[in-house]
Amino acid sequence: MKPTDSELEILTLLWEKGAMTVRAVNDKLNESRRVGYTTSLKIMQIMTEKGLLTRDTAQRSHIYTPTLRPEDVQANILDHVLNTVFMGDRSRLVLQALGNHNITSEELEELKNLIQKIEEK
Amino acid sequence: MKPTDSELEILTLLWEKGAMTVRAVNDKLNESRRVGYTTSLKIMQIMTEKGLLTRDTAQRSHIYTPTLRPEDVQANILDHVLNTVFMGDRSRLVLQALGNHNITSEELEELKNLIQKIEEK
DNA sequence: TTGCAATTACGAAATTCTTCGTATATATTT
DNA sequence: AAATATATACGAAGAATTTCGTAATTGCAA
Repeated sequence: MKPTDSELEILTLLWEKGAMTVRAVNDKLNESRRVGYTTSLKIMQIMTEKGLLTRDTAQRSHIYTPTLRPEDVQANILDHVLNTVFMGDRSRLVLQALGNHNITSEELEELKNLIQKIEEK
Repeated sequence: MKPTDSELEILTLLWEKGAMTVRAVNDKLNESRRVGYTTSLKIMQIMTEKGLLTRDTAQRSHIYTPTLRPEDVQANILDHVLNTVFMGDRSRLVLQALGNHNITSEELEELKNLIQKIEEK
């Protein structure tokens, strides 16, 4: 369960826009870069084999849906990065993520609330 | 500049223990899993070609050193994850990283200090 | 100095990912 | 119904990664 970058690109589309046909996905992809239709098709077929997508074949144009929620995939990948890249040092990862970047005040509030909750325990 | 998982494993060793020979790296790797000597050698040679390592060939046993600092590689990879996995939503990444995990009080303090600093700007 | 042990160099096989061409099947249109 | 358009299926090629085996080289030791 570790999607490749291409797979992630497609997953993101489906998470954002909801279930789609290969045609729709391919059109979306082609807004940013040139990809052949059969390329998108193939990747989505492989993703289906891997269990990352399920498809409804009732119509001629199959409709693909992600099987996993974004949170779960994100948590998994972040954990992998934590261990392989940050040597398990979670706070360093967080610091790195926050460091010298623009965070909105709403995000800061959210963060402070989370910290509050953790401290209460 | 996007090390593979194997490459990252070796980079981590070198960052932690300092410059090493292939023999030393291979021994370390074999503490957790079985890897052939020439496998480690090959990967380190490729890393050298890619510029991830430099080597001192003065002695018969070459000594390899990482060319990049961990912070830089970490920042790079985290940025990539941010964009491909979290759709650029940095605070969601941070929340995910903090969520239901054990953080020490020192780490929380560090975090609050960082938030303080960000707010001051 | 001849030979053994350790190291590097080279290259090839297995796997995965990405890409697409071609063939086949299924609708739609005229 | 035939022609046209659109979809899926299949397979193959090229690149990157991981894994080693074997050959060549170098240094130490007997």
